[in-house]
Amino acid sequence: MRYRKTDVVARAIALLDSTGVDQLSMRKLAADLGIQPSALYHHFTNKDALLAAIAEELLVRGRRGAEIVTWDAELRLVCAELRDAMLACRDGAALVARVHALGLGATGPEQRMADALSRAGADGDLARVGARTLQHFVFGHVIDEQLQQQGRPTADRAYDTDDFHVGLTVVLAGLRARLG
Amino acid sequence: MRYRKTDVVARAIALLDSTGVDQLSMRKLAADLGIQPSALYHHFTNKDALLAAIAEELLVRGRRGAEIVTWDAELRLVCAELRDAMLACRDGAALVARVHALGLGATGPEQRMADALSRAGADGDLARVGARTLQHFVFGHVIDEQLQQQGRPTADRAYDTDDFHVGLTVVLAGLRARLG
DNA sequence: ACCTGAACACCGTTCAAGT
DNA sequence: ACCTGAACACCGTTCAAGT
Repeated sequence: MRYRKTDVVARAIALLDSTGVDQLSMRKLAADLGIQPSALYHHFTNKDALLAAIAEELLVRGRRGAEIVTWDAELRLVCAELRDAMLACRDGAALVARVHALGLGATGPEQRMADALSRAGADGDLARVGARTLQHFVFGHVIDEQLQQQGRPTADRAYDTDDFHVGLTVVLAGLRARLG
Repeated sequence: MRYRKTDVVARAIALLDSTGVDQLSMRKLAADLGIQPSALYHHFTNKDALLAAIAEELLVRGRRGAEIVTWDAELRLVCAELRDAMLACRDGAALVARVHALGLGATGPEQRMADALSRAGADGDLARVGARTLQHFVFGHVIDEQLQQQGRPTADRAYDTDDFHVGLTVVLAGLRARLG
């Protein structure tokens, strides 16, 4: 059985999503694929490169198009998309945040938010800091959610979603005050 | 040489702070203390318990009293204190966020912020979600900062501080709109 | 109370070698 | 191009035993 990069990434996401695995390891992924751990280094130079590919795939899978009329509706959509994409697999938020911070990818959402703010009339500084602030809130929120449900799996998902949207509304209100 | 819990925690923080160590491990900490790894399990039931003690100590060290006049100045102070406390050692933000999410401690800052919002006239829901939103922003921001400077240590610390305060101002403006 | 010594079940990564 | 096999330098944790 021979694999391509995309197969390996897809299997890694499935493995992370399954409840049986608490953390992604090169060795467990290799075992799941039925190959030796060292074989993974033919496809990816190291684990960070694999994580970067996983993060990008999560974001691609999470994309859902929509007709957007207002800037705040667009920002809300990007943030909700980002959250859902990261919730799709265990520790997805920590994974995407890490890849983004290390400069290995996952730059799409921040870029889209900065663009939306620019179109809404924000200058370069406000567009940049606004997009970063929203993304930091989303990362912080979803990292918290996923760590919490790792601690005790009986967490209330609906409560988290509501809390997320209320918090998002607060940040958007702050941006509205700046834009006006 | 015999140790008490506080000695072990202090040495762990010093080890995390030093540039030589990329990640805290029970084995490296034991080696640094000149004892066997297994000896650490006399002081702490597991690594999470050690991390919880470290997180609490970081927050205690970061406390700085001040005369507060307005609710937003108080929230700003708590957030700045929290950030500085986490910046005091490598991966401090990820550490504190983890301890908090797992319910092992580090509950002080959120509580103080919720209290400040209550005194400002917020109802229970707004005080709770406002404190959580601020903390998620702070966690997200500082986790990002520390991962970034782990990637390339030539990061600009002054820029991060400025970006943090501008983002904080945005969130506070959103809360002001809700309180008014 | 505090620690040793040995073990168990894991990691990421490298590298020569096979097909 | 894709993989094996073996090795290196690590992890957290347990447990019987020492002082």
